[in-house]
Amino acid sequence: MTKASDRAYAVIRTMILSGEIMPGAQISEEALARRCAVSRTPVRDALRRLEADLLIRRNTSQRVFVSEWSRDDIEDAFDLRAMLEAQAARRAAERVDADGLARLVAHNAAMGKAVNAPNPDIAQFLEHNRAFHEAVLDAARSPRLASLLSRLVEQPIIWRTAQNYNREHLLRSYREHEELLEAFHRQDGPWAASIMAGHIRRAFHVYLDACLRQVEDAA
Amino acid sequence: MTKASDRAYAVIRTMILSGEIMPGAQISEEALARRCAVSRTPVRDALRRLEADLLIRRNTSQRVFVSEWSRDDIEDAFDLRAMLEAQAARRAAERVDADGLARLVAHNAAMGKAVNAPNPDIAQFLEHNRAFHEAVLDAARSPRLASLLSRLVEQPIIWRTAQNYNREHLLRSYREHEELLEAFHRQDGPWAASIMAGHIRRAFHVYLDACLRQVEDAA
DNA sequence: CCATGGCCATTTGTATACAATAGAGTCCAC
DNA sequence: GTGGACTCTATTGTATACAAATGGCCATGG
Repeated sequence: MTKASDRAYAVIRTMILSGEIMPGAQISEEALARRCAVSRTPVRDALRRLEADLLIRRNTSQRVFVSEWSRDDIEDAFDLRAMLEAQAARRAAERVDADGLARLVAHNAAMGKAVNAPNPDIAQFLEHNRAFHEAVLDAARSPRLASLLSRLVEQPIIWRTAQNYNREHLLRSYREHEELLEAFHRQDGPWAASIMAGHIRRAFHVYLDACLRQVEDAA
Repeated sequence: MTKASDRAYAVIRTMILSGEIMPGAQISEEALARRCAVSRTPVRDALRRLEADLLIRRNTSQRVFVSEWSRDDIEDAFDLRAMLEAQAARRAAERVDADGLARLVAHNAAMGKAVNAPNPDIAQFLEHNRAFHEAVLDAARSPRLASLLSRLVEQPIIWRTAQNYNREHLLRSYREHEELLEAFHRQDGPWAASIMAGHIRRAFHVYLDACLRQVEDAA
């Protein structure tokens, strides 16, 4: 996957998520092509994908702008994500096999290790957290669910605020995953769904707080 | 919207939904371009969109195939659709204004008229049914929900079987919509969600029956 | 008979040129 | 000064040529 259009996708996506291009700003295919050192053709390809991800929007005449996220947008996205991830957890609990369970346990153990170390390794924690949720989605065995969720998980700013999580938040995430694992072990779909819904819901509030703090910092 | 890439999108989509190209069949950009009388460039554009709609899939080397729908796939899609449309109904009940309500009432009245006529007008019924669900989605005011649902509503074969609905089914749909309107009128989100979930669920079984009948016909 | 390796046909990926269109600014008439 | 038409520029849309990669086929050797 070292193709030009994949590179373009990755570059543009990072520029948007990191805030390098401001929400609401117009971006031209030409400019992006120069920035990625490829022609417009792969850029157009990448833009179609980013449009499906809802990271960009097009006005009536197809000009491209970086999506803006209002407080309502964010709440809406978390609502949907909570619902879909809960459904993923329910399905996973009913379908997970020994192998899948083992991978989930491993990822969560790594998360625990990362956060309990004398110097917590946040990057490591986040990576295993991502992998854990991905493994849940795998165990759910629903390509459609996976496709829908991929449109909701990445939001701008989350990147910039992820580092703000304190040790207490990380520990709680870890423990909620532990509980999820127990629900999986007992193949209790409804229980798993409840835990996951709460887990995402809590993440929503942490996220909101982080946004607030960021606004304060800016002032 | 008379652009080549939009025409290509519409043509290819229709070919897939109508079954003109079989599920699992490989389709080449070149062949589609000839079929649509445009160059490969707009075809590639259209394929990206169809990929987001899950109507096509790509193998590891990016070759394009028409998606296949197993019984599990169909059930999965309806599960998700029931969940998301229920959420749309809940939000709509809590947010709908007089204008939106009026449009919903109008569409459902048209549905009632179409099915109660001496010669039921199925096409008319289906069109207003589509418009009704779209109006619910509008009233929900969640662009994300709309974006996710658009990926689930169209499945192959549904087109071909839609004509198989009998008058009883149509009447029940009409009455369920009536009940939904009452929930909207009372701004009762949970009630609206329940009705909608059941509504989609019932449609699922009608759909399955139609598929079965089709298999019998073929034999 | 099967495995393997290389060649050829098919298919997708990228660059570029040019066409079409929307937006912005300007100038003129009123 | 304001409205409107016009032009000019920025931006997207399409076609085409060529490059790269994949997959199938056949020959060759074990």
